[in-house]
Amino acid sequence: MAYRNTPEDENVAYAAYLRGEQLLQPGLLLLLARRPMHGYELIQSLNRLSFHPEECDPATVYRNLRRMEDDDLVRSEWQAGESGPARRVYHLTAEGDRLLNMMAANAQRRRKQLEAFLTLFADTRLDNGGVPSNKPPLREEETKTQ
Amino acid sequence: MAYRNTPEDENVAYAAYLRGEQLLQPGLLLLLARRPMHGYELIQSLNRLSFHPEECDPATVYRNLRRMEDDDLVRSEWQAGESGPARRVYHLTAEGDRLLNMMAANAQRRRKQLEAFLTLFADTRLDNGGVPSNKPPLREEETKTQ
DNA sequence: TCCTCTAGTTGCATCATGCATATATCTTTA
DNA sequence: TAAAGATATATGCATGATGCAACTAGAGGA
Repeated sequence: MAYRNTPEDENVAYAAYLRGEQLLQPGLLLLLARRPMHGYELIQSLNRLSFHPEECDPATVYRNLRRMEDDDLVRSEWQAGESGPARRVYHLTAEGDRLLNMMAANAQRRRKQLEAFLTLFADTRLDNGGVPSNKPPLREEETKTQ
Repeated sequence: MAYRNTPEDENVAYAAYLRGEQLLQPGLLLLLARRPMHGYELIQSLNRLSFHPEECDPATVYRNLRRMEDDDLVRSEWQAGESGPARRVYHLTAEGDRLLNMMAANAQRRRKQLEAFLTLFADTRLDNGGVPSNKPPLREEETKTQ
């Protein structure tokens, strides 16, 4: 059977958002689920939070926000800042909220995948102090249950 | 302070491998840490294992293996198969083994990031049944501890 | 003979990222 | 007052990885 990655079910909308391994888009939607924020503020928050690896690129954040707005996951209005230049304040749409739920489900799956990897890693290191050995093929406990 | 992603410390070697969010490369190295395998077999194993999201693209796997060989993480020899065409059998190098350790450490960090995200998600959904509300700014419990 | 499974490779389009850079406003400091 | 710096958003470009199609090729079965 040939390899195909395109999902067969018709839940293809936003598939690209669910495919991503990063927590940038989920993080943005999650923050916006708490309260409306503007881009610069979102960047600050993401950098303070522990679910983004390093400091995130502002350009990437802004571009992601615009794309999400194109896809009707968020909407924005310009708002004069109390100080500094005007801000584009984003808020979540119903669609965005639904997608956030799916992203969270995704994150759970992903966490399980990471745990499976780490378990197998620990198992591999257990009886084998770095010396290559001939492990038997994977057993059922390590079998796909996704 | 301007955004920069380039790591300042001199552990830059293989940084690209540690930056990736996917478990493809870690999975390959982990399987090879158990015993030498050829590409097709690795693909089968990855597809049976639970740490890869969907069926993985053979082309991507093969190309990753070649790149890893270029980077001296694995080495390969051709081996006549008992049946079917010849196989390129890969085994892990010392470098690859060291990188695998770093990838595992990375995976731990990412798991924590996912947990932080899921925790904040649960907290956000707790007192707020989907209705947008004005959450206060993030508190110290949600602050970066990476 | 034809088909399928096994096994590996290459080309190509696409997409997202990282980084540099540009812009504009407001505040602070020299 | 002028320069510098923080705030705030946006665009251009190179790079790199992926997804998919297509191709080669051997071995075994119908």
